[in-house]
Amino acid sequence: MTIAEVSKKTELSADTLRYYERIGIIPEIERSESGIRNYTDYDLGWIEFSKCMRNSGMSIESIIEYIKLYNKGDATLEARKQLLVSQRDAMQEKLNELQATLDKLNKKIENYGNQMSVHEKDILKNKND
Amino acid sequence: MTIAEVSKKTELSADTLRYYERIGIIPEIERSESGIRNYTDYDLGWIEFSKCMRNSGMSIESIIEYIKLYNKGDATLEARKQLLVSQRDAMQEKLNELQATLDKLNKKIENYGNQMSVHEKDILKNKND
DNA sequence: ATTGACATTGGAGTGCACTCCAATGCTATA
DNA sequence: TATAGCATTGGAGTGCACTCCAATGTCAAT
Repeated sequence: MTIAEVSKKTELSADTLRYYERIGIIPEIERSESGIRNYTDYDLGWIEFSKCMRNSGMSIESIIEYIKLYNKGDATLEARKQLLVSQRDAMQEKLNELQATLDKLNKKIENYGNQMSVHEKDILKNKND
Repeated sequence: MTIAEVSKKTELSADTLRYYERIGIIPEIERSESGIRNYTDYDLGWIEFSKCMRNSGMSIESIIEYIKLYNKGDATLEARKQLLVSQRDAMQEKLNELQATLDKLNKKIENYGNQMSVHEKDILKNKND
C-alpha cells in the first residue's frame, strides 16, 4: 500500500504517518528500491493501535515506551501489561469525569429549555450543581 | 479570597488563574487598593465552570465565545444553548469512543493474563479486534 | 520525452494551553 | 523596621503533537 492509500484508510495525514514512523510508534516501513514506502497489513495493525491509543489520550511518550518493551520480547510482557493497566485506569477515570460533566451539561441545557426567561444569575447558579 | 486560596481550592495554579482572567474565561477579579485580587464566591462559580468545561475537552476559544454571549445578555440564550448542545454532543461521541477503546484495552489486558507464553505476533493480532 | 500527480527528506513553523521569570511591590509578624 | 513570604506585571519560554515547506525524485500515462 502507498502512503496515500494508508492515509485514506486510517484518516491520518501522510505527514502524520511519516512522523509516527520517525518517532517509532509504528514500524519502519519497507521501501521500494527508489525509497518509496510500501505498507503491509501488519503495519496497518500497528498504525491502528497507535491511532487508537492516541485517540484515547495515551501520550506519544507512553506509546513509545510500550513499543520499546514490545521489541524487547517476551521478558517484558508483565511490564507491558502494567503499562496498559495504568492506561486503562486513567482512561476509566477520564471517562467517569466526562460522564459527570456530561450530566451537568445536560441539566444545564434542560434549564435553558425550561426557563428561557429566567435571570442570568439563576442560570449561573444552576450551572454548578 | 486570595489567589493562593483559590488556587488550592480549585487545583489550578495561580498562573493559570491569572491567565484565565487575562483571556476572559473568568471575570475580572476585584482588587484591593494596592492591586491584589480578592476572589468572591461568584468568581469561584465561573472558575469551576471554566475548569469543568476545559476538563471535558471544550477549547478555550469556545469558552470565550460562550462567555461573550453570556455578557451580551438574554438575547443570546438560544445561541448559548446551541453552543452547549454541540459541546454536549461532541462530548458524548468522545465518551463512546473512549468506552470502545476501554473495552479493547480490557480484552487485551485479559489476553496478557491468560496467555503469558503466547507468541508476540498473536498478541498483536488480538490487539486490533 | 513531457506532463502531472504523487513520493521523499530535513528542518522549520504552528497552535494550543499553559508555565516560568525577573523586577518590583505589598503585608503580617518578630 | 527588618525580614520573609506573599502578590503584581508583561513578556518570554515550554511541551506536545503535529503540520507545512522547498527542493528534489519517481512513475504512469499521453
